[in-house]
Amino acid sequence: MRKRDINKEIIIREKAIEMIVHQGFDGLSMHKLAKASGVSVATIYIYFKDREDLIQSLYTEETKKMAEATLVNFDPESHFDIGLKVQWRNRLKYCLENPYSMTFMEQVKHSPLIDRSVMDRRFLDAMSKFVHTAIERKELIPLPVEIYWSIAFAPLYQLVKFHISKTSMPGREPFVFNDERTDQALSLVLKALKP
Amino acid sequence: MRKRDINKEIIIREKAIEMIVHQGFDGLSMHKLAKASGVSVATIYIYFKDREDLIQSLYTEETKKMAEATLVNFDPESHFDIGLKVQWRNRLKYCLENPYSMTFMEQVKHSPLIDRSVMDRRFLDAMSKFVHTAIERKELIPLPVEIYWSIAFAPLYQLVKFHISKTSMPGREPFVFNDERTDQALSLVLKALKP
DNA sequence: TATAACTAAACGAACGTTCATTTATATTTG
DNA sequence: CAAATATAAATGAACGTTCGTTTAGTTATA
Repeated sequence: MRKRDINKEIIIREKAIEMIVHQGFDGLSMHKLAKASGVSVATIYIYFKDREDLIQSLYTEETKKMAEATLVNFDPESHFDIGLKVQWRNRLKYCLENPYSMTFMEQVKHSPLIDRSVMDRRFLDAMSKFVHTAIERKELIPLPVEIYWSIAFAPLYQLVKFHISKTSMPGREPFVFNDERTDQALSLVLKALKP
Repeated sequence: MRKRDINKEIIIREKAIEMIVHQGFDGLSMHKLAKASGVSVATIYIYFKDREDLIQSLYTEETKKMAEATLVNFDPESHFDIGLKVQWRNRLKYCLENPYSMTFMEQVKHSPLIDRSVMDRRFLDAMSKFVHTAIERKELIPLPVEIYWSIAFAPLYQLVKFHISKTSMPGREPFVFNDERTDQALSLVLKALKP
């Protein structure tokens, strides 16, 4: 029995994400993907049931990678200020080191027909515990979780998008991340969320 | 000489946006769009140069509509608290009354190959003046515009997405907007941005 | 030698776009 | 006023291409 060449799957995944990032879902065709990956079209169907399964699988895997990166050095029991800072640092690091992954996921999140409900249990539990502990300790004001999330993280992702797109606001030079700006934004968020 | 039936263009635009919202850019084909609009394929090419021009035109028009809606009753000279509240109210109103338009624009914004630099001059000028006046009057702390934007509006749009998608955070009942929640979120944003 | 990995070629369907023709109507003509 | 004319709107059929997927056959290795 012949062994699978796992490099094949890896390169297919990479090229697929590249194609989607550069040309959108429109631009991802199985023929073009096969050619770009140096592989026969039929080979793709060994690793993925069909085109939809391919995209879904990409999303699931990238989501998992990001969730893992987000939890590095994160202690749900830590003080709210510290925990949120670690979260910001981890998410920022992942996004800047994996801009294709980030851009791909953003595209999926804003397009229909893909199941976005896949979420790592460990990740959700850690997040939930962190927030509830912080509220109990009065380090965070009590809030509906969506409002908390929208203020704690939406600004960060917006800034990442500014940074990655390099377009910034029209007519200005691009926004680039640095420690000072990150700290400034984070401190404003903390100001909003703390009692 | 025969007159154009402007209803045709309107219905083509509507159906195109519907198709993109429900089936993504993948799902928008000229044949299907023609059928859905009750029109011949060739007719679409009277109103739009090609598929790309169609999508670009949709985006330009929807952007313009939203910019106009955003400026209703907005006075760039007003106090920062008031101005931001009007902005929130206007954007929220537009998004909730035109969820297709909003969802379509979010999809375009997160997909490549479309020129997103089209922006209404009047809109940009009003925004710019509003921010600078507020900083001068010390009603708003001095900030890079991207950081200001990310904190002032990213949370609002994230909440709109929660509301529209009805998926909310996994495993919970959907987030629904009401005046109390809007005011709560806005007051946190103001807390972050005010000196 | 058995078996799964892998491939090239082929399938019908659907794609974006064009073209030759018909239809409707504003304008000109009688 | 009605008939003729001009012209752009509108069409259905057709174009060649590319699409997602399958199939029949080959290759590598446990």
